[in-house]
Amino acid sequence: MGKGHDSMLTAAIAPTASYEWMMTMERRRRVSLSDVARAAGVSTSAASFALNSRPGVSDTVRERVKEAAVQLGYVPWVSGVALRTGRSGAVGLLIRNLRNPFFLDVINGFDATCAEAGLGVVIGSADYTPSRESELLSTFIAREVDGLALAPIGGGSAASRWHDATAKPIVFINAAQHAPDIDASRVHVDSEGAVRQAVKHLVGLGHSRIALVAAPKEHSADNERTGCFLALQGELAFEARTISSEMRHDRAVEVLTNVLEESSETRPTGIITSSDYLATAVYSAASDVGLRVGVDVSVVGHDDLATSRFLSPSLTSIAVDRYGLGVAAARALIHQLGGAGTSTVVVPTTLIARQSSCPPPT
Amino acid sequence: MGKGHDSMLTAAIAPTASYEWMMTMERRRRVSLSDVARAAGVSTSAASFALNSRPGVSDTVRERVKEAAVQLGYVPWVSGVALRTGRSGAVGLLIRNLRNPFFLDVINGFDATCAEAGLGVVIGSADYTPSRESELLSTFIAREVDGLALAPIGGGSAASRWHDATAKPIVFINAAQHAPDIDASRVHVDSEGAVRQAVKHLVGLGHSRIALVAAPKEHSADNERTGCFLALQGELAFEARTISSEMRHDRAVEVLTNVLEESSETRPTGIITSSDYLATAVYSAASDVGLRVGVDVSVVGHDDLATSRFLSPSLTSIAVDRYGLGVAAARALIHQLGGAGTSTVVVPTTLIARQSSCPPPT
DNA sequence: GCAGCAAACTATAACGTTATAGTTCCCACC
DNA sequence: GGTGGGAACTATAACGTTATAGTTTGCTGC
Repeated sequence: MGKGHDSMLTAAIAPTASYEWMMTMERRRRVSLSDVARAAGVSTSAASFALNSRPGVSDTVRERVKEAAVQLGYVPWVSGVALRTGRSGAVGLLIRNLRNPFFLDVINGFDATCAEAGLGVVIGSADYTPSRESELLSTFIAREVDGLALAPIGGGSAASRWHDATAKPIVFINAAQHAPDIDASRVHVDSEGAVRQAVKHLVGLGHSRIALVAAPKEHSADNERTGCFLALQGELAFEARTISSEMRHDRAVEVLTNVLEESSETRPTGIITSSDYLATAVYSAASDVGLRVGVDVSVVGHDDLATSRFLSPSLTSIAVDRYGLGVAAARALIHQLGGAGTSTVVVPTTLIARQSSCPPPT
Repeated sequence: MGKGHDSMLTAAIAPTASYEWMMTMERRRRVSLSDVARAAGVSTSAASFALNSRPGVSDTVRERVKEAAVQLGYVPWVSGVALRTGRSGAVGLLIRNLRNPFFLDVINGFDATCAEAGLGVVIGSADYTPSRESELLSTFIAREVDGLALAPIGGGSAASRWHDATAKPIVFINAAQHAPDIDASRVHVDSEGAVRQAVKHLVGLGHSRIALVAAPKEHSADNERTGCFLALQGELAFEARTISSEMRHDRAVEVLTNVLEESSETRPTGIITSSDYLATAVYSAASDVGLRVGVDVSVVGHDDLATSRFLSPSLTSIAVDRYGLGVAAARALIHQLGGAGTSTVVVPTTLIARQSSCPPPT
């Protein structure tokens, strides 16, 4: 036990900036707790007790201090608190990438929920690069965020490093199987259900050769999806095929063009993508090789982005409550911060049938 | 002088969370600079000098300290540095809202540029609410971010409060005319050019009644756009009309439905929106009242989102280098952090003509 | 050989906060 | 009336860092 996370040294990158800030820059005097205490005529400790609703101070003094705080516009300096307590009043949100609008709503839900709880949010995008993930993790640790919501890429090293270094709460987003030895909350889309819905939909339309576009194997969420997809072959009668592609639009178009250029005997008639973003790559590739989406080839996306229904043809997609996913992740983290244990939330999906899926060409 | 920002008291909201974190929570011992110093056999000060490339320490010791730091996996604790120096190694990015994908690319460019410079980024979304903007500003100040990139809503009070409280650098994003008395860098889309391009395009197609959809007057960016739009009436022969609407899709559809229900004698034949996001509201409204976009009514969007060319009909839009905008904002901030003065960058636009704009119905 | 001095290093204080240990004061109790 | 004890408050130390002041060392120049 206790093995499996040895990459600590690689993360010894200083998170502080290296710019040569003007040393002569005027430093404004800040209004500190002792200023408040002086104004209220009590000691700093008493003021601290008063503002933090701790016992050991009379109601009169408590009121006096609070009034002085408002009067002076006092706001506790996070660095002071963090230095003393190890808590910064913020949580970290470390996501796979910021270009996919999927995460935008997740962020919104997460952010709004944290804001309600008075928690700050520090966002970092790993951009699908493990080294960047590790780097961001270091800055989160160094900034002493109180909890971490992680949509991981790569192995479980980030999660275990976090755990070892901080012993603070962690929530996995869309990584059900990730790092099973770590006691983390888990919030994720029901990807098995999603794949099942998509395949059933296509099989129901008559398709027998179905392909799933997924990112290379390091990305655990896609891993799981691929597993479910292949497993469905036993249950539903169809020929499964996986297409591996990077998440970038242009790279995906390349790969997909190759697949769609195959003869009509072998190429898939139905394509399932892991995002609407990737689905538009199928549109581009189909157009490049002279095939019509919704006629010659069917496409089922994933996420149901706001604009997907305006695509031409409109995109059949698996809808997910992204905002709710973000809210659930934040709540799980907040519960843990409050002393509760870890929890697991599975967010259900709904297939929205539109024009991009149709019976296969005969 | 020195007047005009009196809302300091409203911001006395404690930015720290109020959750009752388990006091019994184990606090991991962190590896500190003194640990490194001990390992290297020198004083803490010497270690500090060594790692910060300051004079006053021999090359041998410098090497020894750096080695020890790597060995121990030392990362400077931000709270310690911030407490001592007032610098946190992070900058704040305070944007209008996180739902509009426009800002996503801006964030990406900003984030990537800051990451390169070793700067952390703290993102906050004001969600078009002045009080939220003020609140976030307080947390940014309390967290001692080293600089602020602000896409402001409402008046200049946030900017001047930032300036008064911190005297640190600030960059305005898409707010050319905002708070002219403040010495800030300014990075913005050439909105005058954008409006001119859109109007010229529509007038060139034969339109004479053109409407501009803009947010209520508090949003300074739209303010400016509206000004340019109205001013163009002198130069180009057309009847200008402004439609005021909130930025939310459903609210916009309501307003636009009313406008499009007017008789064909009075309703605008060309509509210019301030975002592609809002343009889809025109699509919905047109569909609701039985008009066809690209036939009965022309629409010009703004931003040229990735999915806009897949809309049906494909959307004519003003393309902006959003990522570049984010990069420019980050650079301006970084330059100021390096001691340089403020700068101004105007990002040009390009009109991309597609199917949603056509000659007006006869 | 000793004053003078720079280079290399160390000791210390301070940033703002909170937890702990200590102090004062008042009141109840024997 | 002294004592025990709790409530209300204060003094102090510590979190990790860096800037300043202070100390030691070695070397140059007369």
